[in-house]
Amino acid sequence: MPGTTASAATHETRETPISAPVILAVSTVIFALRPNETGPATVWIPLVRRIREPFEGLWAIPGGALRADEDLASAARRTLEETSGLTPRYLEQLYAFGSVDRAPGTRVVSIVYWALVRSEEAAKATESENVRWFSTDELPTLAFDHNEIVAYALWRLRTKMEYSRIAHAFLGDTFTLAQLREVHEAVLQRPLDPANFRRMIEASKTVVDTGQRVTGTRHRPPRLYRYDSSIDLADVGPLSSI
Amino acid sequence: MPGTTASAATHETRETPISAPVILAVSTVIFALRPNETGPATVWIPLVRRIREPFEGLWAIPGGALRADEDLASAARRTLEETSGLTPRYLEQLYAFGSVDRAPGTRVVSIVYWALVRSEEAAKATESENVRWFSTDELPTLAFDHNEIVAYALWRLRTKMEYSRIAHAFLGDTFTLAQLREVHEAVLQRPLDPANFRRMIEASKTVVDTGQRVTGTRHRPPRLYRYDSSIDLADVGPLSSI
DNA sequence: GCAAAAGTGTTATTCTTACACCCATGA
DNA sequence: TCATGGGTGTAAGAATAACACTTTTGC
Repeated sequence: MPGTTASAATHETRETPISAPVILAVSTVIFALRPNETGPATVWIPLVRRIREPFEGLWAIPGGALRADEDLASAARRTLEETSGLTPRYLEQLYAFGSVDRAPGTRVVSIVYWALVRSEEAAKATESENVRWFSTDELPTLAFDHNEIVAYALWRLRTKMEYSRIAHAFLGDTFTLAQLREVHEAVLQRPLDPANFRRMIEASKTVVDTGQRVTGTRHRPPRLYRYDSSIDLADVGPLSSI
Repeated sequence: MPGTTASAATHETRETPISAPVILAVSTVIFALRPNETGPATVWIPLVRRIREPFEGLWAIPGGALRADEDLASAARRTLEETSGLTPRYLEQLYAFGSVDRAPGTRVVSIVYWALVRSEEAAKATESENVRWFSTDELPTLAFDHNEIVAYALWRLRTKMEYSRIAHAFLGDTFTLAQLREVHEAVLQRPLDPANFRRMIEASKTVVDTGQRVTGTRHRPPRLYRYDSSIDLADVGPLSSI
């Protein structure tokens, strides 16, 4: 950073700046829910197969080099769109990974984002020989340090799901409370009390009743809710304005 | 990131990779407490004066270019030591700032860390014409987007202070509960009930009674505690192992 | 009517908060 | 003995969690 140069110059013998062969990349862990044939829905992520060394043939999270004229989040959105054709409903920076030895031969610093996409959109997303969806609890060995990155992203998703209201990013414009609860249950991997969940959501004031109901079920028709967009999805402090 | 290149090549016409003129820097917001002449202690940070354009003459948070052979946290520690002579008791990555227009003329992505240093150590830290400590509630206009960065770092410090046990990083090896409470009060900027604070800390099991007491006060001698290093400072999930 | 999920009510438990009050020391 | 902060006790209120029970639909 700029402040750096000045301070270093002030306090130490200035070394010839190594025109650092550091490559800056932006990658994204993309989460979607997939309804499971047996049992509840689970969390899935799309991965891309490496077609060159290092780690040729292994799967990796999608990403790409940062272009000079785009913001970090823009780069995340772009590479996300390029690989999977998806548009995220939620996107947040996860962490910058920069261990010296994380990429054999080269020095790569990856600024990683995590994203949530709608289940319905994920279902029709691009999938090919080199792009495939994986269940997060059945991941193969990934390229680089991507297993650790996914593990951390999953931890953040679960942690944030408990104190924030991001679950509806997996859903369509309107949804029932049961659907919203299924999202929480899939991410947290434990059943939630429907009664208490209802009160918890109502207390948060993040959803509004559309007045509509879902008919055709063989039980009492549930209300349809819409997310109240006047309230921020997640609390990121003063960062939201930057 | 590596995974990127493969995926991009798979799905779109490969453009000549722009050998991006993106500069990668690492900076750190360094927090210390300063006892105030009147009233309680407050949060201070060291800043360095810019000695060249852009923003020449303005104050900025310390940092420096990332070297090819050092980790991100190592770079933060190094630049921190170079500018202030300080060794942090706590260091955590804050955020990667990468807006296209944040540095006039060039494209700089800053990976920012935040650090806590002991008050006693901060007192004897290097200070000069171009390095000075500022109270966080009386900051001037800083270079680049550093005002926003400091605001975000402060938000993180306060948020983390409420659910994590990082306060003792401001203190020496042993401390009284009153000192620990003063740290919380200074950061959170509100008084805390001594009785409830005591129980909260005892319940957290993060400190152990040394058996010693402080004498010489004109009241009941308080116990001295030590931080229980067998417990992690802060919860960073699976990241601690990376 | 029956099954199934929607939705409401109620209670026990834990956590939080406020504050009264005693304790141990120096002056 | 008094002032001062160290340290303990207690009770009200809020938040959490468990679960009984009523409602509304399709079959």
